[in-house]
Amino acid sequence: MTRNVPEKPSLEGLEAKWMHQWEAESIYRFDRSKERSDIFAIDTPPPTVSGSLHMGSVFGYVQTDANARYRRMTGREVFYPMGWDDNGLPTERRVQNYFGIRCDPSLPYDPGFTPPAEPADPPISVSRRNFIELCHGLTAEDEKVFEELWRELGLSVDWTQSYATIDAHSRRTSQKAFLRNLARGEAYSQEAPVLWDVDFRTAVAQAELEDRERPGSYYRVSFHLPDRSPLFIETTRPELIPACVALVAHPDDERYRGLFGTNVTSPLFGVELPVLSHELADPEKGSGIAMICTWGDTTDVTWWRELDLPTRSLIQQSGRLSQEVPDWIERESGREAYRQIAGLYPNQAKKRIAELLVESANLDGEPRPITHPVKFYENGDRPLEIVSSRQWYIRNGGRDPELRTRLLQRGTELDWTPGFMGVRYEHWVNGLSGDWLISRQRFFGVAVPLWYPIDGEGEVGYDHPIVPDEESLPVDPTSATPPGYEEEQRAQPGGFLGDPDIMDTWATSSLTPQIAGHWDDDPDLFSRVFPMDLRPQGPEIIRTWLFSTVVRSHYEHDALPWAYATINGWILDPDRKKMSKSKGNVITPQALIEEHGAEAVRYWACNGRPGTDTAVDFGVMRIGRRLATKLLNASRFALGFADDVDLSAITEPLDRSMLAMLSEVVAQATEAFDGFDYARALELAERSFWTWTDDYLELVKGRAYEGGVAGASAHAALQVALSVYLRLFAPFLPFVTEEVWSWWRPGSVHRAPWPTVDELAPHRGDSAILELTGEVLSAVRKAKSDAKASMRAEVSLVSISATHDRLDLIRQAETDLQAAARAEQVRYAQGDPNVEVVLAQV
RNA sequence: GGGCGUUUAGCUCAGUUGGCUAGAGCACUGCCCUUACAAGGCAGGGGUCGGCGGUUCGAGUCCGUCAACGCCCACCA
Repeated sequence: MTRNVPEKPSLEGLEAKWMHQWEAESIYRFDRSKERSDIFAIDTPPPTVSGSLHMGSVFGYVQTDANARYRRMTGREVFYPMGWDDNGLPTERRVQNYFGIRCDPSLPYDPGFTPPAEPADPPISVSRRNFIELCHGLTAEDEKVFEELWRELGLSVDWTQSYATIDAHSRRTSQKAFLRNLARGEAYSQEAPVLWDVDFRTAVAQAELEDRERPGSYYRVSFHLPDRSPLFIETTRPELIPACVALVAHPDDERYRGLFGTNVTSPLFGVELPVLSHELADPEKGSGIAMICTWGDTTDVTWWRELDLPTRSLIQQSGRLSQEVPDWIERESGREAYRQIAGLYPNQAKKRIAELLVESANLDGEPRPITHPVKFYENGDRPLEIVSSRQWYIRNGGRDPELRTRLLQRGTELDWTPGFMGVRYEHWVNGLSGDWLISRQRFFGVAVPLWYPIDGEGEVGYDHPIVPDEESLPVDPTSATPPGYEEEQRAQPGGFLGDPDIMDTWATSSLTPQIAGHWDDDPDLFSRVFPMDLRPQGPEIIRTWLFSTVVRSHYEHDALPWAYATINGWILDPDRKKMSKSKGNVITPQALIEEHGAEAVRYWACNGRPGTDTAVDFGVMRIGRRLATKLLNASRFALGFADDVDLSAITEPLDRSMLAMLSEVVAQATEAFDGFDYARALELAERSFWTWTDDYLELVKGRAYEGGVAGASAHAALQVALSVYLRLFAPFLPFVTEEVWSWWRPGSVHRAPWPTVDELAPHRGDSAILELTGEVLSAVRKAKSDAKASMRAEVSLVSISATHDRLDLIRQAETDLQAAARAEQVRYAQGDPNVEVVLAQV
């Protein structure tokens, strides 16, 4: 093959050139004819499509790509799909804000609706179908932008395998898996208290909660004993006094022991309430006795359940207190008090109640300000309330110790990188307090694929849903008619009701191995890729994505979904603060790629150790760019000689020494990559590469230019080494390595075999020769540097003192050393290691 | 409150089962147009490896403890 080495190689334009070339030649296309054992399947995280990609995504995806490229070069056919997580609340939020619209399911579909160019204010209400269409439209736009960015970054994804969690195939897979969970009793519905976001008007799951410190106040409120004397409790939520069902204290609390079993009366409302005991009551908190409401917090739910208390729910799904005066408030004065707060939001009601408490002398002292943790939906802006509603759940061990043990076992079967991340899984599973709530009262998502029969009395039969055939999936029960019914029977007595809910996004993305592997419609493909090999992802979604995927796979396949999980670290901004939109310190990947180049950004990402938090560091990116430039220039030198080389010509001890050194690097880098430690593999390759250019290239230069037998040895060794280096760097710097490869080798470096110790075996010498000679050369350079002389300055004598064995080794490279040092003479003496350099007189 | 992680040069980080005078890059200083590379190269200065205590012939590396920072989790009275 004729060599085509440019005069002045440049990084300019390489990324665009190869990005398109790879696509045109389908370099990364998955070959599905391969057997399972020859395939390496990656369950790529589908990024959330709601605006712009985050640097954190770039970081993790590049690291995974390096691992993927390594596996491909070792001969595995890499199944590397890309998904888009576009269903769910993040998309709805983005669409609402982008267009200034809101979904109102009661509105009819308007086929002619076009969204306003500017976000409408106040928001325009649109039908459910219009809303979903806009969601599809906007996510499709975003996905194009994302794909472009991934291509620019050089991800070796097979773009023919992409999916979106809202596409028909994903919906079908998701509904099918859910129906199978239902058939096996793993999914169930239940009317129960749930954590509720009043803005989004949906239930949320345990995995989506976060605590936020919020200011609040303790109100010291008097309840009344039968003799009218006060019993003080402290509460942060006096507005829930009308929802109170009991008071509770610790069973051992001497102060209240005598009251257990007696009744007290609530202030303002005059409701009689029992005083009960429970271990969870903390004598140290407040006055040591608490009021139990249905429900002010999750402890209330526990007490309510365990003490078998009545339900007096006041907060509605809208977040407002009930308009109706509840019937458990019997006294007219109490009913009048309730009218003061009926229909208010809790914070408004709290103010009014506080006034009423003061007026009635039931508030002891001033409210005492505190800060306390309050539960929020992670994407929400207002505290969650607890309301009662019917929801769908999947059993996840939260209420079943046996299942929990089995799922914990799954976690230990999984190979975690880094290992300590497995602890997070274990802690999460151990901390589960209930089953997985999968239904959401939203619109843009996979529908719960069920209808419910309505009997002649108008009662809905939630406990015996009407199930669609698998062949009819995906279905939208709010528009499709169940088998055996007519559409006119919708919501009629004797008819049916379509489940209006959708499933949470995790209920679908927990099936990414099944979606990407086409479990539902391509069993041949599925059998070749499942269980997959690798799940790469961020640490913050171990409790959601990773765990839920394990749960679904456990149920459906009685297997782990993958053998390995690699967990990447966080991205910190240059000041080592966690990057977040709210802090305004987000650096967009697009801007970085434009400024530093994809290769530099990749280099930076691959410098971050697995699972280690890493700061955005432009300095590191510049090093990456310099490395890429160096690769171009060194390649130009290495390929600047004979077109055809004879590998058997590699006879010079220094050449064989260099290849021995390289062989060790290959062995170590391979071992590192096998353990998913791309960063160590890069470090090893890089360190050795700089030795190669600084020492070996300098030492061999003279001989290479001279030619002859010794020159031919250098020419061949240079090419062998370059071929190895290009392949070692290919997972990290895919563009520049491909460019150089194209100068003299057929095909793509990314389909070339990973370098092996075996291929270097015939050429290996003693690696110490290069190392020792390099040290001598450094000493010569130092002497010249100290003398402020040019590196080209002539040297009259180099005296090397070392052990006999070492001198022997250095002697084998004497000619090269002499040439590189520009030394007239080299002398050797046994003794302590030392190099003396006498510069020639000018 | 519990757990996990981090703490090594001014900065960003390596240091793989304990072993020779602790490494790299950036920054800093000095030198060098050298026919692969001056948006480069060569060389140099700089660290009591967070504190304390222990195990060991030997500790950045193992154990204990404390501290700071980060993250995850936790029943909002």
